[in-house]
Amino acid sequence: MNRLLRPGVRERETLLSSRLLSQLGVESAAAMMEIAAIGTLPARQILFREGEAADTLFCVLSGYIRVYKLDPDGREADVELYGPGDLIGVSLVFDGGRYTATAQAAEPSTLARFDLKRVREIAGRRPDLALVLMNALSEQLASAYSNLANDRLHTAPQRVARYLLDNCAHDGKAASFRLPYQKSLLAGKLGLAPEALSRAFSMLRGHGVNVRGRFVQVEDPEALRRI
Amino acid sequence: MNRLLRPGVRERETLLSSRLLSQLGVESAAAMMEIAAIGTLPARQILFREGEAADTLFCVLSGYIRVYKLDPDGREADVELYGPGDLIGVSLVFDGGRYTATAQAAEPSTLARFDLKRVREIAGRRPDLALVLMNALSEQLASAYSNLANDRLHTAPQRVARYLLDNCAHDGKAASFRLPYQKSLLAGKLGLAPEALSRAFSMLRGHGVNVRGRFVQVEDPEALRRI
DNA sequence: AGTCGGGTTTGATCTCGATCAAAGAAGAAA
DNA sequence: TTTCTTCTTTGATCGAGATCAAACCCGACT
Repeated sequence: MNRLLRPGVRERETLLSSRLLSQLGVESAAAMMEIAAIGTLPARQILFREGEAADTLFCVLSGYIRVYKLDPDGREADVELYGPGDLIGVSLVFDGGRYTATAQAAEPSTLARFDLKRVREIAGRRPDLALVLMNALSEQLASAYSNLANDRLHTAPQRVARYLLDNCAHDGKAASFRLPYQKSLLAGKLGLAPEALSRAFSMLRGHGVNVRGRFVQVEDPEALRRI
Repeated sequence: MNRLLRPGVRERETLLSSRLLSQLGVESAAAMMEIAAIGTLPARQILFREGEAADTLFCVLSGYIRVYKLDPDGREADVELYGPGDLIGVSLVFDGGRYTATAQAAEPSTLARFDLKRVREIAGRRPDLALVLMNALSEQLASAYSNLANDRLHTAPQRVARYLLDNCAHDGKAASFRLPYQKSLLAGKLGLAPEALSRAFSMLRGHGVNVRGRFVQVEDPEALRRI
């Protein structure tokens, strides 16, 4: 973590409007703001490693953080990709112990850090914080289950199609949007090698999907759904 | 759910010693016991389906419950396998809404059921219950992440080897144990077709693993670890 | 504009595991 | 025990995606 500061005016605003603080009562939000530190990370910087003692809860303010597990010979499997507003390490608030995966900035990012001990303490006193944390955790579990089922049931083009639908979802009509990050990152998130993602895109071309750089057009969402 | 009763003496005992109630203070445990109902399920019975309104939290007392997702053409992907002591639906306590997957008894089972509204209410008053729920949720998330990474990084024999090591773990020495459920169930849990599990076992035979029915002997855990 | 370096695409190959089909084993029930 | 059903194993085939290698593209920088 390069810089590590008490939040400035800009950061306070971002943080206050984040999913974490915006759902809290004023007092709890203030208590959390009190213990927040802001840090920036250059791309590729490691935030924490699997097995390290866990002492910090993170909230992504900008950028993307890739969380992955390693296997003995160094291959990596992405387990979750956290973007602005997401909390990293919620499961450690009460589970304690150690980080169960490694986190790395996928691009230059800014995060808020909260000391876990103090978060525990505040959550003990303030049910609204405990509630927000449980909600975040629940969402993450649902997301993990989806990913797991998605991996096991769907082919690469199907997974990509679902991703596109989930991320433009303009009810029925044609839509277009910009991928929020590199394709290789998306590939990891979907559990694919970059080559496989590329091939999936090129096969979807025949089904009304146009890709140019990060720009994606979906001509017929209905057709995609049936892939 | 066939029978649906206030807990009898036997069930009260099981429930009190379950991971859920045993970690609670006496008063919280009593409050939960107060709202508990016990039910038995025959094998294959559906407990709830993906998309249904969620109104119940379950605690497995005996047997195994398979939780899976369906794809459009009816194929199933297991997402978690819950056994005695496990809680099903924790993420719904506060997340509310609907079940995000389908649950089915993998064998004749008995469960405790708790009305979600009442659980919410008690958890609001009693931090120790909220804590236990968060713990359960955290564990489930960690487990889901492991499964996801496991799927993406390891081959079938490797996954089976890990399962065996995790489930006999007698530090270093040879060990043997009984699979707690059918092989086809294990296959699903590991994200494999039953045939693939069978082949994995027969390849592990060359590495000191003997399987006869549900009985498994591991001659050399160290060798397994290196598969 | 040229050059450099990364991400991305394309091609060729190969391995793993799904799937279909059928034989074999093991429980449960009569 | 015998029968019947369900689970498991084995065999053969097939396709999806990983991997390795090389070409390509594009933005950043000089």
